[in-house]
Amino acid sequence: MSPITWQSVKDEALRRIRNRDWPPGGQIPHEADLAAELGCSRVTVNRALRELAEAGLLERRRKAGTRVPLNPVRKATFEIPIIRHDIEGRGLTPGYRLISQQMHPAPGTLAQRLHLAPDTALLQVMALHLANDAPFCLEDRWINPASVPDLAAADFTTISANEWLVQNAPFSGGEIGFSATPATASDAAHLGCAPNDALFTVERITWAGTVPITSVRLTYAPGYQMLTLI
Amino acid sequence: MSPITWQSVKDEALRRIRNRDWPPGGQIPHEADLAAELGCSRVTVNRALRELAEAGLLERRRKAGTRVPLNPVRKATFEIPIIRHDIEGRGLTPGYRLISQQMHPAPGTLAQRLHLAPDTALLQVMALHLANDAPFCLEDRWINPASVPDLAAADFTTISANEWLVQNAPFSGGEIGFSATPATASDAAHLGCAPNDALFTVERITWAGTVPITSVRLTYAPGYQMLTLI
DNA sequence: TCGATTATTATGTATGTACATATTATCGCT
DNA sequence: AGCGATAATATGTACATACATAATAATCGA
Repeated sequence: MSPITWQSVKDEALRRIRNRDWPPGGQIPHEADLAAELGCSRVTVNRALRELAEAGLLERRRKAGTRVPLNPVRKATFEIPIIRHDIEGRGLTPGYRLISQQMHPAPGTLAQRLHLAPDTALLQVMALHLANDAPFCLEDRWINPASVPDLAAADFTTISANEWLVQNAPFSGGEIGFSATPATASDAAHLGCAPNDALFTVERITWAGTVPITSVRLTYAPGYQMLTLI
Repeated sequence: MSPITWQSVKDEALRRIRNRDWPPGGQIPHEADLAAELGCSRVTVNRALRELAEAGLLERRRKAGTRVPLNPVRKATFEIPIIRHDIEGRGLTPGYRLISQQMHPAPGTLAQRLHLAPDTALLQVMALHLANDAPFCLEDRWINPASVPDLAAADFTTISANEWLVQNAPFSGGEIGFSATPATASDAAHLGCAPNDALFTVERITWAGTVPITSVRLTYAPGYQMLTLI
């Protein structure tokens, strides 16, 4: 009966870090010693310390050992929900309205950001997400048809591009930018707010390998907050 | 010589998901079968699938097995940088100015959010972070002295509370909220922008176990974007 | 037929071992 | 002293094995 689990090792290590038994900037005992001290195998210690390193609480380098960083850069995870589920999670009733859908040559800056030839034909989809019949989020999206063979079969009057892509085009990587932007006249008209209102904005580009899938700009109605537990 | 690593198993699994060899909603072979098929041990498969599950690309339940979710909720990680490092990372020269520092009884709503008795004495610190001498971020913070014994020794004219706490009060958990807020008169005065300008705002509460450490509101000058790779 | 107990099964974790890999430290030569 | 080759070392990963755990399926009694 050995109740020593990698979780308990992780907790104990956390305690020592917070307690400064392992002072900031200092080296900590290496895995073999810790394993012997705690009475478990080195693999168990490895798993615990690896997770702490992934969270930014430790720094590990081969041969150099493990140390407590002076300025830990903590990592946190957040979820990228389907907008409809985000709305439901807030106890509201989701709604959806397609605004426009049209093939366009990619504007120059967009083509560049997507590493596509200028004027590559992309599908632009604009739609409004509603919560309890009130505007919730404006979705302005460009989709690369080359990355999604079934795109023609999608009916964006029924399902949002957001949700359809989650189901049909899993991405392997990308980038997300969060910012606050003043409402444009168009934003204001669609979201039912005043021009220049402060709007929470998410810009996201996703890739399948080296092929760009989509670039989207989500503009949320005033008052939106993105919450994350750490 | 077995070039089969958990990374390669993970990549292969990713390929099968994207390729729909493992269709959405469907069960995938269990670990033992995959291990046999790929010619590696079950532990290696376990590590690969576990990571994919942590990223939201698979769902695993004991006995029920592993399946590809119809609506994957992708997880992404972001870093919580020291503001000074955030500024430096943008190629700018950081600056710092303490605005005020004073003990206050906790306002009611704050005391409630921190699970503290009303009127508990907290230290409020307000400061401005500068980038190339221009206002960058307004830091409005409340610190629970009970959680940080050395608080009296901190000199917030020299070092920001942000940075001091990172070095002196590692947190175990908390919550972060991102939003867009219109600049108040005070925001505008400190950040050198117009009232009602759209400001990117981060609200963060951190805990050491069950003891609240700090509650902070970071208000960024117009144009700020928080970037994350996924 | 229902409900509680028991078996089955897939994932979760722990161990001992072995070897790989990235760094650092050391040695030896000039 | 300087430099390049070599040894030493801590972490990283893989494997076979064993048992734990959770959830489902099967069984059996009333």
